[in-house]
Amino acid sequence: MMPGLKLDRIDLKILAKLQQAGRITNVELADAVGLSPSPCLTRVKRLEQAGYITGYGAHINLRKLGEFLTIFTEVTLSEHRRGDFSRFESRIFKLDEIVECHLVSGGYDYLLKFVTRGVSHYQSIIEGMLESDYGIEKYFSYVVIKSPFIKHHFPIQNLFGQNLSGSAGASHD
Amino acid sequence: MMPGLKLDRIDLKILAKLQQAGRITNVELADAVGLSPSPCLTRVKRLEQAGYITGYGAHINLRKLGEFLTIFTEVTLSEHRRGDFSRFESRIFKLDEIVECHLVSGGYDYLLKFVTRGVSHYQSIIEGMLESDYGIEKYFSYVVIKSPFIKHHFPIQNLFGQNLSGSAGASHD
DNA sequence: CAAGCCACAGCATTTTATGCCGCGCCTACC
DNA sequence: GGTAGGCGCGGCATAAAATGCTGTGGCTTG
Repeated sequence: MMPGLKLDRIDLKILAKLQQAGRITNVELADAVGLSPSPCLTRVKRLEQAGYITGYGAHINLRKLGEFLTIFTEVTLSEHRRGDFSRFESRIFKLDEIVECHLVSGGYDYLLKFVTRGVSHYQSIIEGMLESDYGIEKYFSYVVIKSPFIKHHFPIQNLFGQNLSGSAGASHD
Repeated sequence: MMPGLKLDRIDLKILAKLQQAGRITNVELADAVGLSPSPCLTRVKRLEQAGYITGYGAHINLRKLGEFLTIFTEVTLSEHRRGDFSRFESRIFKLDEIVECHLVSGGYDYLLKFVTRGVSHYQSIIEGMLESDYGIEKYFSYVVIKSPFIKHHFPIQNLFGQNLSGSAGASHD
């Protein structure tokens, strides 16, 4: 089990702030959460170390880089033995155009998110997957016409129901 | 139409690097892309200004913050007039737990991504949406069992098919 | 009630950000 | 073909930030 690390109200404020302003300076962050820079930086380092913060990234406006096509694909595997899942997962992980993979309950097994240069690009990837042995029984594609919004930051605070007084123990990795 | 801004090989390297290391220092970034700090910072500012970079964020490990439930929901609207869509979009945008909204072609209208504290939390949100007049005809939920991977950074380079020699004009916002 | 521990603020040093300047290259106009 | 202008670069100087150290106050524990 991991260190566990007790998160107080300030830690959550730090996480919330960094989530929506990842490049904020430590000085500003410290001011925003009501600490001086030193202990603030210490907390950030600890949060990174403990795995609460897994990385930082810039949000790139894909549309300005050219025409891209986002597609959600439902996938059903032909076999459901132990190993079929992990084999499928590790293989599609190598495909750069598949940016998300979710195992879901419901009518199919996986929901995949593709970002491609267009339908023909997508088509060639899918064909490659079908020709090789990914174990796909059937699939269905939903082409994204537009994405009205994608929130890169959900409100951590709200998800705790305003209950930011106590501490939140951690667990499972 | 926007400035347009011509992106060269170096700009794309900057975008790629910032996408996967958003908190990198300008000195390190400059070194990574083969520039000195001054022109590198100038380029970053310009990319931000021109909207290629829309923001920065930390990636938070939700699982360590407690039990959260991710759910993908297919939604079909009961009416498809002009205005029904935008009204739906602007209303669900206000719901913190809905973190993504995609208009898709295929069997239904919208694919939504929820992040909730659990099924009952999800249930209460859905009920609220049905009671108020969101214009939902029917919906179907896919509960995420696990997410084998979510790539916060797709390879910009690859999506251009290695063709990073020339320049890429921009367009539509 | 006293001793130890923890987290904080303040300070000093190193590193980074950022504006300014001069140089070389590429272009366009003469 | 030569020259003037503009653009983008590297280097430098100054301001700001990161980061490690130290002392202090509050809280816990014996």
